[in-house]
This record gives sequence, structure tokens and C-alpha cells, in this order.
Amino acid sequence: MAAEPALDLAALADERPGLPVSRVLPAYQQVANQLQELIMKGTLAAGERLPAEGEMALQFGVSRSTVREALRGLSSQSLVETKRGVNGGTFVAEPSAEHVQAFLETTIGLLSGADVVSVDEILEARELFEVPAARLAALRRDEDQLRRLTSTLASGADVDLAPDFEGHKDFHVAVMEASGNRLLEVIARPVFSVLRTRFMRDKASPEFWSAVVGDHQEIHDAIAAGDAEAAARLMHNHLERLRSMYERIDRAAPPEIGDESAP
Amino acid sequence: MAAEPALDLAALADERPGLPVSRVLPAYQQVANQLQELIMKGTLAAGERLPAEGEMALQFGVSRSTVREALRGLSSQSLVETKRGVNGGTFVAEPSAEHVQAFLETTIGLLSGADVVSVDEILEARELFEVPAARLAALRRDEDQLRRLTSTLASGADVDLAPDFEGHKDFHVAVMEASGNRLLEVIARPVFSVLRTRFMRDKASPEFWSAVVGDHQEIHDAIAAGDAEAAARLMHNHLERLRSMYERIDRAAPPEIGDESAP
DNA sequence: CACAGGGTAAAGGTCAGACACTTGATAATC
DNA sequence: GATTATCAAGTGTCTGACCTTTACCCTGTG
Repeated sequence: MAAEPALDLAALADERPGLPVSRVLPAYQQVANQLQELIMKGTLAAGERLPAEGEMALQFGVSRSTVREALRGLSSQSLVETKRGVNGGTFVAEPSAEHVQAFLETTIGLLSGADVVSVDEILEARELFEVPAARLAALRRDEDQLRRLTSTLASGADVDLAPDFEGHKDFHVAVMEASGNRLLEVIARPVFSVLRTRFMRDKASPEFWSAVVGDHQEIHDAIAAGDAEAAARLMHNHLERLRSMYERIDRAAPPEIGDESAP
Repeated sequence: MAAEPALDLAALADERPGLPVSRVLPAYQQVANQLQELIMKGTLAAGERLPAEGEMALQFGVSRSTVREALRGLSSQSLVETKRGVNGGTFVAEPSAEHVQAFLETTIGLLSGADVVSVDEILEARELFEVPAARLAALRRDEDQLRRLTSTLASGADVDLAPDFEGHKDFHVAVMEASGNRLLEVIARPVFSVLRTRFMRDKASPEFWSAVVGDHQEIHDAIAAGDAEAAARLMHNHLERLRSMYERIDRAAPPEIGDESAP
């Protein structure tokens, strides 16, 4: 086992951030950077197993704690995953859409909370994503996707006495799914979720929700019929309706966010 | 200093993931989760300073190493930042668009590399973002943004003998900036960068690049004139041109990615 | 009084070594 | 042959120490 050509990573650091930082990065940062680069370059393939922590510590010439801190950073970026037990270890993670969505949701939420982006911008972006999504869905949805879209209508109608955001959400998610563009889905869903989080349910009138259900039905029919332009137009109108509600709530609510102790 | 009402966080864990995990999460995960929740809820405001690592260790009833691993995770999600020295410590990070962009760029790159999303989908998504961006830019650009847009043209023309992706990139970034929607900008830029990374420069003919420069000029003029529909139409045509080039390269290149050792 | 220099201490960064916990595989037992 | 006990690799956690950075204070000097 002496001839194992284990990963020789120690000669990969080429970072010269100029001068904005303290001229030397912490060791755990350097280790993380090097590993990340190897992963991004594909040198370490998805699913591949990294050396054990102790071994990496030897290779990098740092302590095991330092390696572990580096790995924690990478793992919370979903670049690696760790498993315990025999055959455990650190593995290069298979990138998944869910990771990206989860991250985007939290960060867009923060950006919005910190007023780096406004609610108007989120609503506008949403329209940019969802109107084309409806158009594409009309053109490309397969039977399966259509079935799923239909089912969100049914469940929405069932609970129309307790109209909640869930049915609403499911419908829009199904539309994006039917658009056949996963990147669009990955990006649009978090945008959507942030709005959902910011504007909790039960703030709109029952009439509003029944109008929403009606909109959904119409959009569904257009998508089912393959009428792309109608689907796009109806989605646009639908989002206009939502926007006006959001804006009303936004104006009514205090600018403070994250407060939940108010009686 | 004995009566400092430090953050009492130890009674906040309400996570019951059901059973998909090993029924208990690692301590560093739990600590990270609790801190993250406090940050997301706004209980810990941006810029606020957390207790020192040793103190948090006491509060959570874990060792300092465990706290540190939790903090590494949070800091690579840009939720906290650490500073050394006196008055150093861990601070809740101010969310910034750059963080999101950096993360999106790496993850979309990975998703694309792993064929979770196809190049076609990225190109399509890009069109969905950029055509409306051009329209909005025509309607809303201020003088400053227009100036920046113009300057990208000049630099592009200067180096038309060595047409590189940089000028191309700057132009498109300037358009998105002029759209006045920061969320759009945050999302579209990484999408764009991924394409740039995947299709390195110098693969297209000089004629192609001069056509690109011409397109840019036309789009610029439309935006400058405030002609939204023309800007959108021209951007659409421009992206069609780019798409055909990307697709040609994609077909010609081997399906392997991340190879750079090939002579 | 103003400023330069050094000291100081708080807090993060790193290390070493040890032990506990998980978990798949293997061996021992019924 | 099926069940159970043992084992070992590897991550998870702890302890306690020491190094490094750096804002701030306190001199001392001009």
C-alpha cells in the first residue's frame, strides 16, 4: 500500500485575491478551496470517495480538525457528503436540483428580508419566469405532467373552504415542471417559496381564493389544449391578480419582518 | 459582567425530520440548524455579533470544536462571517447579491456538468431572462446605466481582433443591470457565466464575433432609444445566433467535461 | 498637545491525542 | 442456514493547550 498514488493536492493553490483579505487565508479555507477546485474540475468525480480525514490531514500537512472544518464548509455547500461507519467516509456529492433550490430559497429570503431586493422585484421576476413557463407547458407537457397538474386543481377545489397556499403552490410548481425546463424550475420555485413565506396564508378573502382557483382552472385548460398563447396570457393575468394582493398586504404590513412575538 | 443576558438558544430545537436520517443529527448539525433558524427568523440581526466560540460551546453544551464546525458550515453559506483579533468574533452576515451569484454559478455549473440540466435548458432559460431584461432596460435605464452599456461596446470594438468572451459578458451584464431588477440580475448572471465557462472563447470564427458586436450595437441603440419591443426582438435574435453557435460547439465537443489536459 | 511605538488581552486558528458512536462485514454460535 | 456476537474502519466529539491576529491602551518622546 506504499505505492498508492493518492491525491496529491498540496500543489494546487493559485489564489491571489490581491489584498482584500489578511494576505493569508486560514488553513481550513485553503484546504476547502483546493478540494472544491478538484471537484469543480471533475478531477474528483461525483460519488467518488475522498481519503479519510486523517489521511487528508497528512496529505495537506494540517491537523484533522482543520480538515474537518474544511469538509463542513464543503458539505454545507452540498459539494460533499459524509457517511459514518465502516465503508463510511467523505464522498463527492451528486449535484441535485433540490440542493440549489434549498439554498436559493434561504438566500433570496434573506435578500428580501434585508431589502437588497424588493418585493416588487421578486414579483416581477416571478412573472418573467412563470409566463413563459405556462407557454412552454402548453407546448410540451406530456400526459403525466398534465395529470399531475390536473390533480392539483382537484385538491385545491376540495379544500376551498380553507383555501391555503399549498394548493396554490402545487399548481404553480406543476406548471413549471410541465415546462420541461429543469433549470427554470430550479430557479422559479425558490422565488415562489419566498413569496409564500413572506405572505402567509389567511390574509386574503375567500373571494380572492375562489378567483385564484378559477384562474388555475383556466390556465390548466389552456395548457391541456396546447394553446400556448392563451396559457401565457392567462398566467399573466393571474399573476397580476396575485401581485395586487401581495402589494396590498405589503402596504398594510409593517416594514419589520421576522416578528412573530406581536400579539 | 456576571449578569450578561447572553443568547439562550439551547431550547430551540424543534426538528423532527421523521426518519430519513440516522434519527439523531450530528451535534454540529444541530448547532448549525439552531443558529441558522435564529438568523432566518431575524432573532439574530444582520451585523450582530454572536457569543464567542467558547461561550457558545458552554451554552449549547458541546465542545468548542463542535461549535466551530457548525460555524464553518454557516460561514460557507454566507450566513455568518468571522473576524480575528480583539473585537473579533462571529457576526451575522449581511446578505449580498454576490454571495448568491457565486453559489449559483458553481452549482449550476455542477448541475450542467452532471447533466442534471442540459445545455439546451440553460440556453432556453437564458433567453427567458435576457429578452425581458432587454425590454425592461429600454424602459427603465437611467443615464448612468446607459453610459456603462455604451462603454462595453467601445471596449468590445477595440479588441475586435482578439474578440473574447469578456466584452461579450460585460455587455450582457450591463443590460441586466439596466433592467433595474436586481433579482433578475442575480439569477441571470450565473446562468450566463456557466455558459461562458463551458464554452471557452476562441472556438468561434472572427465573422461570428463581428456579428456579435453588430448585434450588441443594435441592441444598445434600441435601449438607448427606449424602444422596448425592438430591444426585446433584437436580443432574441442575438441569443438565437449565440444558441446556434453553442449548439455547434456542443455537438463538436466530446461529451466529457472538465477535461483540459487534452492537447 | 500630538503622535509613534510597544504592550496587552480577547477571540479566532491550529494542533495533538484520546475516546465514543456507527455501521457494514465477518466470524461464531445455535 | 439463520441468527447473533465480534471486529474494524471511519466519522463524531471532547479536552486542553498553544499560536496568531489585531483593536485598543498606555506609555514615551517630540
